[in-house]
Parts: sequence; structure tokens; C-alpha cells
Amino acid sequence: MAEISKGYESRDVEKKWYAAWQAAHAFAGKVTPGKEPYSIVIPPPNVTGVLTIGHVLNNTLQDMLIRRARLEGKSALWIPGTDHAGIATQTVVERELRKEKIRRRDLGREKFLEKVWAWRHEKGGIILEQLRRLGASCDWDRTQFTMDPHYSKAVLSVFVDLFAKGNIYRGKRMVNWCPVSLTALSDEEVIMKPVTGSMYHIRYELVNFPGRYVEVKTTRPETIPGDVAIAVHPQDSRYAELLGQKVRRPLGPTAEIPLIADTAVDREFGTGALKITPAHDKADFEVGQRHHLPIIDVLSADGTLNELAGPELAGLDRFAGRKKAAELLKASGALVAEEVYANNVGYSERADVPIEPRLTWQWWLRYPRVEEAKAAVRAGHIQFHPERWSKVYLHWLENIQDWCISRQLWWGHRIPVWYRQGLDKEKLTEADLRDPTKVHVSLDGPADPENWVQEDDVLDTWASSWLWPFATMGWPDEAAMKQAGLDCFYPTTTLVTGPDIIFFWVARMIMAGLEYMRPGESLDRRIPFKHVYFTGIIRDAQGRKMSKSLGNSPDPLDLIAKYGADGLRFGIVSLAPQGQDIRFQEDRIESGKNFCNKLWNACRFRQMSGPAGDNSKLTTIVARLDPARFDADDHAILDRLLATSREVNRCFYEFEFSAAAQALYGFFWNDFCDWYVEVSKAKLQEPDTKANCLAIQDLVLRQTLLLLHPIIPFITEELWSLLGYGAPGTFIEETRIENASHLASTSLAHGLVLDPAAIASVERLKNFALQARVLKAEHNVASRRDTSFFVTTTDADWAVLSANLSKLLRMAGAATVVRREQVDGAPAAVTQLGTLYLDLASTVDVGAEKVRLQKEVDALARHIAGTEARLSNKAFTDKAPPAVIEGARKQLAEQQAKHAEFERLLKSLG
RNA sequence: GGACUCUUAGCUCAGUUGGUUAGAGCACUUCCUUGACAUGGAAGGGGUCACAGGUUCGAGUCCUGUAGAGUCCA
Repeated sequence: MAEISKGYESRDVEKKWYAAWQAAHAFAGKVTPGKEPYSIVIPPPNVTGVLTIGHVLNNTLQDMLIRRARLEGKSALWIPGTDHAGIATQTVVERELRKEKIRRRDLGREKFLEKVWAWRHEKGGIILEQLRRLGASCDWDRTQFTMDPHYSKAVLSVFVDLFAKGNIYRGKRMVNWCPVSLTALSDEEVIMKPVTGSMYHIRYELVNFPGRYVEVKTTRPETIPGDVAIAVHPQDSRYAELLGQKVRRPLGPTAEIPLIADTAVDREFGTGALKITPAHDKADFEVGQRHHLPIIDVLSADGTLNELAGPELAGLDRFAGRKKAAELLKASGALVAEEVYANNVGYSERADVPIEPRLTWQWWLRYPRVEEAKAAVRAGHIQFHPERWSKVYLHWLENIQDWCISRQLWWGHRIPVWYRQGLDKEKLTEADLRDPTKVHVSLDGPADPENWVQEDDVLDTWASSWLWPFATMGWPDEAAMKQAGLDCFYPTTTLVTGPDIIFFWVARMIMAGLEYMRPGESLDRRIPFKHVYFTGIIRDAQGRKMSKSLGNSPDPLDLIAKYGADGLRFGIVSLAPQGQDIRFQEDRIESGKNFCNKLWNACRFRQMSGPAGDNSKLTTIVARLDPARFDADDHAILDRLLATSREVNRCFYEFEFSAAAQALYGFFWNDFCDWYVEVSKAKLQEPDTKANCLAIQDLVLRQTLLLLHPIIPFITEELWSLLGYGAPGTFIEETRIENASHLASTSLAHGLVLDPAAIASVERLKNFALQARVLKAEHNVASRRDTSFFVTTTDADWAVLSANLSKLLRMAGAATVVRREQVDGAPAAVTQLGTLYLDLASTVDVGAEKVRLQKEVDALARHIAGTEARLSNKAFTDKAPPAVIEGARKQLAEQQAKHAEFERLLKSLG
């Protein structure tokens, strides 16, 4: 066995074990008869992405679940992969090309796509490589990419199928248009942001009443050339007599536009009159439709004003145009007022510029299986953790809108629709769309491609990732599905993701799964996952979101270099309570590293303490235990081990990961290292108790490594190997973790019964040692180890003390503890095992000592008064449960005894 | 405007069906290089649990309202 070094050096250990795991294909998800499956599909990071601290949290949690599943003997599968991320990737590559002064449109579609693929081959694997550095135990042989040929086939088949079913249609509608990316966006890709701008009051002169005006308020004067009407509420008496009149458009090409009535107008807003610009506002568009108004689109696709806006504005960017329009209106006297105005403006999520409502032809999807998607969550087939997100999910489904699935991009799945050569796409009716002589929709394209023109648009990225849980398992190819084990691994067990993509991804995956998996079978067989764990969002110390532009996101690779992957993992997990946003604190990561070092050194102590026994199995270690030589500490540490195993088990079951980390931290550091290892130092001196003590250490360390392994895989694998807990050449995950009851029954089989009385006595011993140390500290001899103590106590308690004397001396840092009938004038503390006196050779400051004792007496008197008041309250004794009342009585007795003892001590000082 | 979350020690946060004297990590003070670990050990200071009501024998915990912070949806 190699000797364990003084400090844990993570770098080489991580490198060594990850290489060994990969070489052995240790993470391969295999279908094994009789083994329960446990599967996860990774939320595919953008292929352009680099690892962020958010990924660290998300993937550490998935890795914990998968590794724990392996330890529990399940057949575990974690499928990794990346998302082609249409807009994001296209933008990145375009930006790269721009550095070489190359523009996308100059290259042309095919050449540009070649560049994107080249970029993807060069840089697209970075994030997956980074996940390996984190220790992610994905089945890398199954790595998926949403633009892989088989995946594309799945995406396009779904389009063809949903088109055939009538769920997909083409429509000219108002969409969210991004003037930078030059594509439509779905509602989910638009972020509302509060913006402070100007509200302009504009007057429109009535044609038949020169000098008389109708006033409207608008934030967008540059769209006035697109105005086709002024609308008021039909019951608005202010305008009743003017209905049907015409006003002059104050900007752009001269025109007279009607004053119309529509119930959509809010009488309370401004003057109650609204300008109607159907091309540039969704509500206006609808008003225009109802009144058969023309549509004047004054904006080009890139957000500049076009010739319809008039010569003064044409060619200007929309924001410059707004300024110019205001100036022109001011000059003409139409602008009567301008005020500062705050409102919400929709921004493009990717390009971060205001979107434009724009009337375009797009492909739309009526979602399938909406009702079943609600039912699956309501009935608990899919459980959300924390549960409250199900409300958000259901609310979205209740108000679901058709999904704009086409994007005017090149990078993505090109829509498998071909139009007959020469057909005017702008004029296609719904009937034309279903006419195979005019429009062809299929996976393979028409047999006579020369007569057809393929649709230019590609599909929204989410229209591929919504198939992720089954398209990654070979669907729709039967042979591939069999090979991937879809029958075994679908539905997946748990999805770990952020609540920010609950609509983008989670809800859509559920609907896709219900539509395509195992048609005709029950809901629970068709859903894509059983549990969804929503992580919190990681913020910086000021509570801001991590973002590239703020530069407030620490680089996980730097953190790994500094604290080790395990330190980072432990830190981030212990930082992340269920479902709350997290403020990132580097000191918690540091404490993760420190914990690893503590673990390392405890194992080092074990190794230095004595030869390794047969550690290869739990049973061989348990067989080395000698219950006849057990002392109270042995009972107590095994009791705590069982309790901690139980707690960790519960935490995994209830998705309380930080609680699991904290339970293990507390157990290992406080119970094992601070107490058991310290008392071991005395026990290891005695030939009688040494072997048993070493066996207990082995048992605790072995189980702790198993419990910790999912969180900190590298160091536990290394220590497991160094201490010989597994057969040579095997990995820790080839061992089955014993749960608490199994551990207990194994112990029982070897004649080991934990003694509650002994366990309780350890608490008294700990308190005794604590009181001794406090006395020393208060009398400035904390660091001396040659102090003597006296104790006045009962025979029974003295029996406990003397049985544990050598350990107590070590823990208290004392040379002797001697029993006396009576001690006078020495500093004293009252413990559950008797009154403890510090034997000070020097004179005691009687005055200070009296002050100290008086404080104790006063505090106890307060507590006694409180407890007595409670017990004398008839309502309490009548209604509180007996156990609580009994507890209060016991507490009172203890307080009174202690109080009496302190009073006696006080008197003895005179 | 609607929904949800949060407000506990200087900081960041736990606190699981209401039940002894409210905890952790970090920071802080004092002491200790004792043969696993100074990435460590020992002791300590620090909280009217946002506020106001209510339910209850008993409220950090349940209910109502108020204030502030945040997220999502319109």
C-alpha cells in the first residue's frame, strides 16, 4: 500500500482516475437484466459554450445522482451531448468571419454552413472536455449532437408527421422580429425589460375642421407614416360626433386617415384616442383586420426606415428615425408635448436589442398533447422539485399559444418543405399548403428536385431539443433504439435543469414524449422523465446574475486548479439549497477543499495507526470488530454512522443535496475527526483495544467514502484504493453501498448490538471534557497539558469517568482527574458526571470566580423560572403531549440540581 | 395588473408535519506549531428570527395584513 502524503494534491489524482475510468468505459450505460435502470439525459449545453459555474452546479448534481445510482447497484446511464443552438452559434461564427471581413451573405448558404461545421469540429467539444475535468461520469461513447444525421432525421420526421396531422401550418402573422439576427423569435425568446424613453403627444388635424385636432400619445413617432387610422372607444362621448371624420397624418407621405371606433381602445389612456399602425403593433394589427385597414410597413427587416416612411426618414435606423421624427413633428407644430415615460419593451434574448412586431410568413405549431401534459404533472407521474414549479408550468399550459417554429437562419434543421417551381409563396392558401402538386413535405424531398424549391427557413433550436429524451436513444430507428436500450432507459429517471427553461424545454419535452413514445400506452410509460429537479440560479456576491458582459462569472477551471474538482463540487453542492437562488461565495469552495484535506488526513492517520486488516468487504471488516471490547465511543460513532447513512439516503430521495453534503461534513469532521479519532489516540496505545479501534476506523472510513463518493469522486476513489477497501483493479463504484438498515443487519449478524446507554454516556463525557477545557481557558492555562482536576461525584458516575479516564485526560488536556470527597476554593464547573474542579497551584482570584459563578446561578434561575411557569400552567399540562411535559419536568430537575450545586460552590468561596 | 419566492449572527445561508437555552460556514477576539491535518486544534463574542395583528398551552415555523428585495407571466 502506497503511503499517503501529508496534504491532498488534487491535480494528479484527478487526471489519473479520469483516465482510468475512461479507459475501462466505467460509465457505460448497459441494459442488465434484473438491474433497475436509472437514467439521465444531460441538458445539452450550447455547442459554442464554455463551462460556467451554473454548469458546475447542474452537472455536479446529475453526477451525484448517477454515481449514487451505480453504488446502489442500478443500471445507470447518463447521456451527454451538445445543442447546435441556432442563433447563438450562427452569431458566433458570423462574428469570427467578420474579423476576416467576410459576410455571411457573400459566402452563400453552403459555404457558410461549411464554416460553421468546421468551427464546430474545432471548438465544439470544449465544454464536454471541461465536464470531464469536473468528473462528470457521462457515457461518452453515446455523445449526442442535435445536428447529427440520425438526430436530424428524428427532428424532420416529427415535422413531417405533425404537418400531416395538421398541427403545423404556415401563416402570415405578427411575430417577434429581431432586427439584428434578422429572424423571427418565439414569445419565449423575448425578454421584457423596463426602459425609460419619451412619450410624445401628437396632434392630428381634422380635415373638415381646420384648426381642430385630435391628440394621441405615442412612444414611437417614427411609425406615424404607417398610421392608417385613429381609433377611439365607441362609447367615448368626447369623440362621438367626430366618428367617420378624417384626420391628416402629420408625418410621412400625405394622407387622410379615418377616425374609427373599436372596443379595444382604453378610454383611460391619454386622451382616449389611439393611432393605429397595423404593421408595427400586435394590437393595432388586430384592429386593422377588424376594420379592413391597409397595412403600411415602414420598416425594413434590419430595423431601418424604408421609403414608405417618406424621404426625410428613409434609410435611418429606427432609433435615429425616432429622434428625427420628433424634430420634424416639433417643427410642424404637431408635437405638442414630450414627457419622460417608463414602460416595458421586448428585447431579443440573444441579440439584446428591442424586437419589432413584424408581419411575416412563418411556420407555426399547435402543440400536441397539451391536456395530457397537464395531467401527467397533476397526477404526479412527473414530479417537480421543488413542487411549486408545477404551478408555473400549468399556468403556461393553460394559456398556451401556438409556437413559431421557423427561423430565418441558415444554421439549423432546414424545414423539409418544397414549393413547386414558380409558385408565389406569399400567396399560398391553407388549401394550397395541403395540395401535393404545389407543396411537397417529406423527409427525403421530392423525386424530381429540379421542379421544386426548398424552404429557406430552419427550425427553432428548441424544435430539436424537445425530442432530446428519446432522439438521444435512437428514435425513430428501431434497430438504433434497441441498441441504445430505449426500452429500458425510457422514461428517464430525473431531469436536472434550471427553472428558466421550464417553457422552452421542460414543457415541450413532456408534450413530445407523450406524442411519440409508446403510443397507446399509459401516461407514466410515455412521459420523458419522472422527476424534474430545478436548481437555483447562481448569482454573484451582489446578487446579480452571472454574465459574460459583467465579467462576474468565475472560471470553473481556475477554481478547479485552485481547490480541486472535488473541492469545487463539494463547495457548490453545500452552497445550493433546494430551489433557491444561490449567491456564489468562493470561501465555500475553499471550505470544500479543506474538507477534502481533512478526509485525506483522517485516512492518513488510519494508515499510520496500524497495519491494514482485511478491508476488502464490509463483512470482513465487521468480522474484525470485537463487541466485547466496545467502549461507549465505539457505540456512539457507529450509531452516528448509521444515522448519517440514513440521513444521506433521505436527502437523495428528497432531492436535498446540500443537506446531504452538510450531514456528511458534520458527521465526519465533528463526530469522527474531532472526537473519535482523538479518543482513538488513547485506545491505540492499548494492545487490548487497538485492533478493534482500527476495525471501527476502517468501517467508518469505508462507509464514509461510499457516501461521499457521489459528491467528491476523485479523492474517494484514490483513498478507497490506497486503503484497500476494494479488490485491486476495481473501482469504488463496483461496490454496492450498504444502506443504514443493511449496515445494521450486517453488524447484528456478527453479534453487534448498539447500546443506547453507552451512546448517551458519550454526550456526558464530551460535556465533561468541554467543561474542563472551558475552566482551563478561563484561567489562562488552555494550552497546558499538565493540569490536574478534582471531581466530586457519585460512585456510578465515577465508574463511567474512570472507565474512560485515559481518553478523558487526552480530550481535556489534563494530567490527572482525581476523585475527592470535598474540594474548597477551586474554580469549578457543574457537569452531568459530577462537579469538576480545576486544581490551581496559583491563587485563585476569588472575586472573579464569584462573579463567574454568580452569572451561572442567575442564568439558571431565569431558566428555572421559565420552566416552572410552563409546568404550572394548567393549560400546558392539560393539552401538551405527555412526552413534552415529561421533558420539561426532567429539564426542571436538572436545572434545579445544577442551580443548587452552583449556589453551594458560591457559598464555599465565602 | 396577476403568480411565486425571499427577509434569521458582520456576510452568505440552514432551520423537514409548531415543543428544552435558534444552528452552520466564513469573518472577528484570545490561545496553541501536542506524534492525521496550521487546508489544523481549543475557547469565546455576536441574533427583540423585517414589522403589526391573529390562531395556540406553546410560533422563526401556521393564518392575515404592511414594508422592502427578487423572479416569472401579462
